[in-house]
Amino acid sequence: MADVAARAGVSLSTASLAFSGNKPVSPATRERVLAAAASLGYAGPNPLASNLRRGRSGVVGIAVGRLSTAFRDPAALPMVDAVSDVLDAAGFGLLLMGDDAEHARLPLDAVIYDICGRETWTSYDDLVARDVPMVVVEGPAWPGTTLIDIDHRGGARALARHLHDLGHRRVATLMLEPSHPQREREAGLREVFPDAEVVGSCASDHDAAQAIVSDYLAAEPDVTAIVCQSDVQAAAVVVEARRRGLDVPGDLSVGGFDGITTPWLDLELTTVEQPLADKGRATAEAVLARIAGEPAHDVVLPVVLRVGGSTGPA
Amino acid sequence: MADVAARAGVSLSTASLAFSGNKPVSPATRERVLAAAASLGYAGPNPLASNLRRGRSGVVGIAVGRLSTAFRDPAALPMVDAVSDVLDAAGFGLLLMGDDAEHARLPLDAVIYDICGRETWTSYDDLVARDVPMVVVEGPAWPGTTLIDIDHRGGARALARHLHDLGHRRVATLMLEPSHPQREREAGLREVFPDAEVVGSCASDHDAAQAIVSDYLAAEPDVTAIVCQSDVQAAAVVVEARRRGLDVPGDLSVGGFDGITTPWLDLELTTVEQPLADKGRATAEAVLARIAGEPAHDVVLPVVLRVGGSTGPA
DNA sequence: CGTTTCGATCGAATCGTTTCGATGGTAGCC
DNA sequence: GGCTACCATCGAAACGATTCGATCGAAACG
Repeated sequence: MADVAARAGVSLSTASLAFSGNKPVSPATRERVLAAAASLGYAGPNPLASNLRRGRSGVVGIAVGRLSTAFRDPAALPMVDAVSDVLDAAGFGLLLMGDDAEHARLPLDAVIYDICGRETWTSYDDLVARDVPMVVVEGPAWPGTTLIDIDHRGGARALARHLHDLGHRRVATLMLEPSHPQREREAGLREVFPDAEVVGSCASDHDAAQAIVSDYLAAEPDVTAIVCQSDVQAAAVVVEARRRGLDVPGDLSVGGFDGITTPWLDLELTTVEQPLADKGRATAEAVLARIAGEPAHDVVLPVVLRVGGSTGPA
Repeated sequence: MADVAARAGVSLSTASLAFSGNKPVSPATRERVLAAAASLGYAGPNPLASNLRRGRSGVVGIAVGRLSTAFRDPAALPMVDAVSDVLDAAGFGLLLMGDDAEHARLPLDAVIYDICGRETWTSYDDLVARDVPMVVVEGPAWPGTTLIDIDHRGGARALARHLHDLGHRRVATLMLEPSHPQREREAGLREVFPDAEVVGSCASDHDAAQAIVSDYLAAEPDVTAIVCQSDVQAAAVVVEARRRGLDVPGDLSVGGFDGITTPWLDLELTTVEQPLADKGRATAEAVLARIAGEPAHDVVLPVVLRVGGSTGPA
């Protein structure tokens, strides 16, 4: 940049201003600097130096766990997409923190924890020590972190009431692995069905859900409805129930969660729709606020019950 | 770090060595430095400063397009997963470059282009000017980039031969959007079926594929097999064919590409299996080599035909 | 016992910007 | 015409580490 400044006949500081636009520079001067840069093949300020001086890298980490686990369920995508959109617009990039490992040497301006279900983070202490802002999606929130959540409990309760209204009395639930949101949802369900049976628990994965529910249905339980924790799980249950000759919703009602589309099913699931994109946007905005040093308040987003064709009278 | 050094009674340079481990430091001294750091709440070298001095950020960009597009097809995941694994192990992180936009200010040590199908990159010139190594997955390669590819043409040819062996003579193909790999695959198909009809083209998306093939089948074409460019497309074709009362593979054979599992189908697709994880590993290794300043050679990985239950005699 | 060797430690230079406060000149005002 | 404001520009001081070459002791050697 010194060379560019020299060639343009200005000082180093003026050249810097011409690139960053942080202070007014006369248009003529700016032109001259940019021309000099072009003729010297200078591609603009070195990001590494710029980062050091400004104390900011423009990189935000997002811990999602293993990709093929995190994104196996399509419901995860719109959320991260929204995060990415908002951050991009603000000039930040999103760095995947596969696991929660040693990313201590990477220049992170903030970290998003979107490991739904994980409750301990190896990197927490380190990030606190480095004063890196943290935003947690679907908590539990730790001290110093900002929490973005949805109304798990209310959603679960609404779906349970819907089933109760349809006359169901014996209801079972296929759970996710133990986690904060899962416990909230179970609580919501048990407000309506205190004695709901547990089918089992597994990740939001078609194969796993199908295997578990297959064993369960084989035992001929006398439940009339199964509440799942994701639409992927619910779709698997529908497929398996049919495979066993059960009619959905005639013989068995199935409820989901998330509100994504399941094009390979010929019915629309009854599900608790969560605002995935809003969740992502809220997360990104919290990140930006915290990076800017502003306070960020926790958020709990509402969910709505969307009644489809997978539930019917008991 | 100066404070830590002072408290430990060593020089700044020794303290740095104690943290980085680049040069031998006596164990006693290291202990003392780390203890001083702990007691002062110093979390280790500031990444931003470290980056500037070493001329490296530890961040590798990966351009995949919009997430919900890029990862809608599960076949994309194992590849990125493998990239992430290898880079993680080498201390690098993966930054998602949603689109191919202005990431000029971000500190990138290298960039991976995995936008299957995209042929122009806004950032190419800029990255060349900054001397950032680029690795392109499934081409076309531009000057200065390293190419990691699979044998699209051979795979397509193998599947076509398989159908020809089964007696099929009238074959149609559902294509991806125009792109380098798509052209290669079409060439492979036409080596066997020069007159293959085109069903249409769309992204690797269940809904889109189903809609297109639905129109096509409605016209009652007298083809006996449809070759798809991904297993997601193929699954959609199977679903739609059945919806229309066709038996697969009795009335219609369907071929896929990728070799992923489709648990919601009750048959295994006949498909061209590509080594997704190997592709990711090769990509990451090329990246690391180029970052280290070593030459990286282009790679073309083999594919294998995997015969399943979606193809049968004409 | 003198000399060589080697490992641990240190000082100082450097990485390439951004930004603060100061300076100089010009325009507007009375 | 003199005075104040203001804008564009500049010089110099950070930002916080890493690393090269030099120095200093002590161990090893003959």
